[in-house]
Amino acid sequence: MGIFSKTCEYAIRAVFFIAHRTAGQSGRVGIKEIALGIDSPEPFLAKILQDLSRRGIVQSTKGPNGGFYLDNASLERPLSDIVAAVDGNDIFFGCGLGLKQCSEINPCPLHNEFKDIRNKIHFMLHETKIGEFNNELVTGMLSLKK
Amino acid sequence: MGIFSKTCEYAIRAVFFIAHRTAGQSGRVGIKEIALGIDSPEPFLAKILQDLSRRGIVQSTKGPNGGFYLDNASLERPLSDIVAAVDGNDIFFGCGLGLKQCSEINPCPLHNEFKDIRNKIHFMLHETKIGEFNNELVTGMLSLKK
DNA sequence: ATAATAAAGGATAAAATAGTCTTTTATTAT
DNA sequence: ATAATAAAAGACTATTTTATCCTTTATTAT
Ligand code: FES
Ligand code: FES
Repeated sequence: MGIFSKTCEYAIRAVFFIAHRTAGQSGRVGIKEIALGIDSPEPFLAKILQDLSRRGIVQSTKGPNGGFYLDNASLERPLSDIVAAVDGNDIFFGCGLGLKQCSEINPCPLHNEFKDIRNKIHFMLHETKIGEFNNELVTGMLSLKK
Repeated sequence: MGIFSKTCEYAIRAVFFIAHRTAGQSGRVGIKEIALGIDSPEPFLAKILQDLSRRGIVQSTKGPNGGFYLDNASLERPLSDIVAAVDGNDIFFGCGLGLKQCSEINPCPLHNEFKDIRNKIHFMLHETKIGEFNNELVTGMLSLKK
């Protein structure tokens, strides 16, 4: 287990994939191609994208030439929106040692150091926009595949 | 889900508890008192400590006046030993987006930023020693309870 | 030696996460 | 209108994580 749940890892990779495959040309990309492109089990990914679609994080249309895409607003959203939607806010605000709530008044031994790391994670995910890596993904400098 | 598994959270809290309760006086502390002290389910914690004991991270003796304790060598060990034993090394070396392996040659979009955070976590856990907070725990300045 | 104590070990149980399959609904091209 | 296409929805299965319970083994005090 890493920092994110498997569901969340797939979600982030899928959204990056959709972004770089459909940005600009107003195209759509189907679940099959996404699953292949990010090396994920297709039916499981379908469920995940269904959820992201309901939440408005990705856009989709049914039928021929249908598929998933991202509008301009979505491309500008921070990665933290995906993480919050899928894994919740624990990673941003929760106590590292699992206390009910992280607090300055009743801190756990790791509080000070951990708070710092947690904030760096939050900052990174908040500053990173979904469409930010499109160029590098198109040119193959960055990878979404296992 | 936080950074660590529930098992690992309990493990760290329990080891901190044993440390500050038994350091110096060569005493022992029983599972019941530990479970109470860190707000964890007793039988589950028993399993976890059993495992840590087998691995030599905590010490224990059976019978009357028995219980768990930490020898001087154990008090000097870094927290990263507990995390590695319980959750494995993914948090120290794994790719944040779940690629089979994190690599400079085939990096994921978050690689550079994530590597930095991962290293900070590794550094924090490696620099923090198990017996480091004993004073603050005894005086009640730090908490292990939900 | 014996009884009491406390951890170790093993076998299950419950809950959450991960993954699959089948049917329905919306869209589009013919 | 009709057939083809692709996502949405829903029901289901598998695996992993979290948690409990019961028996055995080691230690100690009497
Ligand atoms: S209390 Fe544990 S991280 Fe703040
Ligand atoms: S490749 Fe993803 S963190 Fe290094």
